[in-house]
Amino acid sequence: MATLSQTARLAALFAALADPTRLRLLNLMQGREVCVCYFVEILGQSQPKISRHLAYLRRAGVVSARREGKWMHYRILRPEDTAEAAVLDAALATLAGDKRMQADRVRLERAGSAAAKLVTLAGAPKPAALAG
Amino acid sequence: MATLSQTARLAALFAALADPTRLRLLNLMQGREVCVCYFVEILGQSQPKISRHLAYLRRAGVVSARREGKWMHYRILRPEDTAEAAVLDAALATLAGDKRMQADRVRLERAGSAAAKLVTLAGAPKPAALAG
DNA sequence: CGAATATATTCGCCTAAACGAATGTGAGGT
DNA sequence: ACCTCACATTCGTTTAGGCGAATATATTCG
Repeated sequence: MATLSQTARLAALFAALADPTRLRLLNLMQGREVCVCYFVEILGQSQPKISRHLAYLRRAGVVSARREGKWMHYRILRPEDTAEAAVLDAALATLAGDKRMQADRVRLERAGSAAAKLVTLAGAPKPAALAG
Repeated sequence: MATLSQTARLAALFAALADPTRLRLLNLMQGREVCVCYFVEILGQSQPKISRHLAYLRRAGVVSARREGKWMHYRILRPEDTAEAAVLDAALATLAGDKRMQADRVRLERAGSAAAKLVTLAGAPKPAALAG
């Protein structure tokens, strides 16, 4: 795509944040990498729907994906632009204070530790914290 | 409208910010009340287009309008919700750092002080700073 | 009242994007 | 090679929103 003006890029970032499902996805990725299977489980929404919203975030440059065997892991990609990063940080901080978002993260924690116990049995990937 | 969840309200706020024209309008309203005629002059876009975007911002609760004679003055309406206010503040701060946005504000200043000199002649309203 | 000004709204068209349902793809296991 | 699992993409439909052009409304002035 042609290089966008700063204003247009900022607007595109806001557009990426302008959907409840995408906000929930981003919230779950705060400080960690998350497997698609957990998004589907925690949000309780159809896999294609989750996948399409992840694709949107990827096109917008807000997240990156990494394949690990059968699983795809998504993480937040901090914008290089300082101003855009500040906006994203503010958005994430706001999510962190929301009740429903906190509940989502708790459920991810629980699913993750359950997976940690079962990982040797079933091979389910657990959400991994990101190194600095 | 039915009461929206916090998440939905946040998404709606982001949607209001997800357009370059609306970002330019909000930027011009930082710390002041602005007459529609200046928006049209500074942005150099059609009056109906400006008016529609202002209506969108009004519906989203981001700005309020005040009539003064023939003129309408718009100002930013800080959300009551602390988290939403934080997001809006971050967005406005980011705009303040953008070159094009700074240029827009300079042009508003100039148009405003020109109006101040002509106000007794032509009655043009000048952008007014907001009291605390 | 009628004209002019400032702003808002409507109309018709077009594109982006959301959804469920269906289908495609890539990696592992047997 | 085939099957299955984990995701991704496509299809068809619906809705929101952007635009220019035209029109409506409100206010002031003469």
